[in-house]
Amino acid sequence: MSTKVICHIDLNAFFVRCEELKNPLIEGKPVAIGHEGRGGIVSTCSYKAREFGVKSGMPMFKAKQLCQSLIILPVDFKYYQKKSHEFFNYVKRTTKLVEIASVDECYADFTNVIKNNKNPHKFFEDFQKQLFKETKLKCSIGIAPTKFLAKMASDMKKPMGITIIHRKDAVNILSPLPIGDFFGIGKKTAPRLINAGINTIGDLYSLVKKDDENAKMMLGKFFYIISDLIEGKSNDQLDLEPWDPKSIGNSTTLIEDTDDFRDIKETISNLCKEVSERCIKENKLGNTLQIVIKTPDFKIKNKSIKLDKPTNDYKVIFDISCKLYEKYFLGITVRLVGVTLQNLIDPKDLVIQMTFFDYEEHEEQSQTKLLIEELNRKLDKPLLMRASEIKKK
DNA sequence: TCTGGGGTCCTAGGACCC
DNA sequence: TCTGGGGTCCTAGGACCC
Repeated sequence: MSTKVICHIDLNAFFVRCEELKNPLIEGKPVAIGHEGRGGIVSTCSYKAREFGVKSGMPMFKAKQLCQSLIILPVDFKYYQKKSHEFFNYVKRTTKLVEIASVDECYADFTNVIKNNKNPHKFFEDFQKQLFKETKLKCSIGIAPTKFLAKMASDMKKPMGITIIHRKDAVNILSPLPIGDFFGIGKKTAPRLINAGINTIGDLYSLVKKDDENAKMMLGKFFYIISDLIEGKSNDQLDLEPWDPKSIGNSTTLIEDTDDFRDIKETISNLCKEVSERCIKENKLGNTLQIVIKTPDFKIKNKSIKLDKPTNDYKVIFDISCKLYEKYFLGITVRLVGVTLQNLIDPKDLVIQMTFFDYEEHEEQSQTKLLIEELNRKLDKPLLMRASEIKKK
């Protein structure tokens, strides 16, 4: 088995760090990034804030309760994006083999870079220091033969940590960790596993080795890759392609819960504008339109429909969104609404099959009309009995 | 004053076609 | 008359991640 040197590089408290660069006076203080209005949550917080028990994902009002002196700042995504680019550009100067995982983390293949290096630990220390010198950003680095182990490693020491996991040590290093630390096991599955007496990664590992039926049931397909993940035999191939979105959506929590369709329609219109603009910017057409609602009891419902012709046109998106909403959600009190275009394709990949109608009617207006008519037919389809079914009866 | 918004992937059931 | 499966597409829901 070949052994690569895969790094997971994670920026520490990235949003907070960016804000510190804008305003050094807040350095070392309890800071939370996020908005304060209805439904506001902590997006990221400083290490000082964490000492008070503040965590990301926590409602902002709760964070304020925990820490009276908490400094709350709104998200400035544009600036974070700029710093993010600086970070990726820095990494790419050392190796071209970089997979961007999110705004503040990436995987990098350092196999060739590190090949003849006598002191890898020193190398990564210098790498960290130089990043800080050039961008003022702090990072933790996990180094391992696979992406999964590298990711687990970078989480083990923060901030400014360097953690190396060799394949031969992987099982021993991961085994004592709580099951919730397993990348891919989240806040739903972890409690279920703990309930079944599976408290650590080691507990899970031994059950996998015993081919435990109960664990198999709880984990589905995931069960079958767990031992490879833990043993360092999983994926070590980085995806070097630039981000290619498969869906683009926009959703918002309303100022207050409502069942008034006039208000909701207004919101849907704004969401559709945003979705359309972003699809146009990304040069994507969507094949499927989904609308989603969240009710006051936090239940999420969605309805989607496949379009006959991929689109990113605001008018089409808006008309179909309203139709779907009226058909399925009218009268329901909602907390949140969202619109997403899915199954995105590149216009140049679209084989244009010119129908007679398209050929005849060039105006955008007519195309929209055609789509709406098509949609109406589709929405009514479940009500019609198909010929074959009638025959059966 | 309870719990965001951006995504990806997996699962499962029904429709439909052969 | 009685009773098939396999394969694919569409849709809804849910878990997970940052």
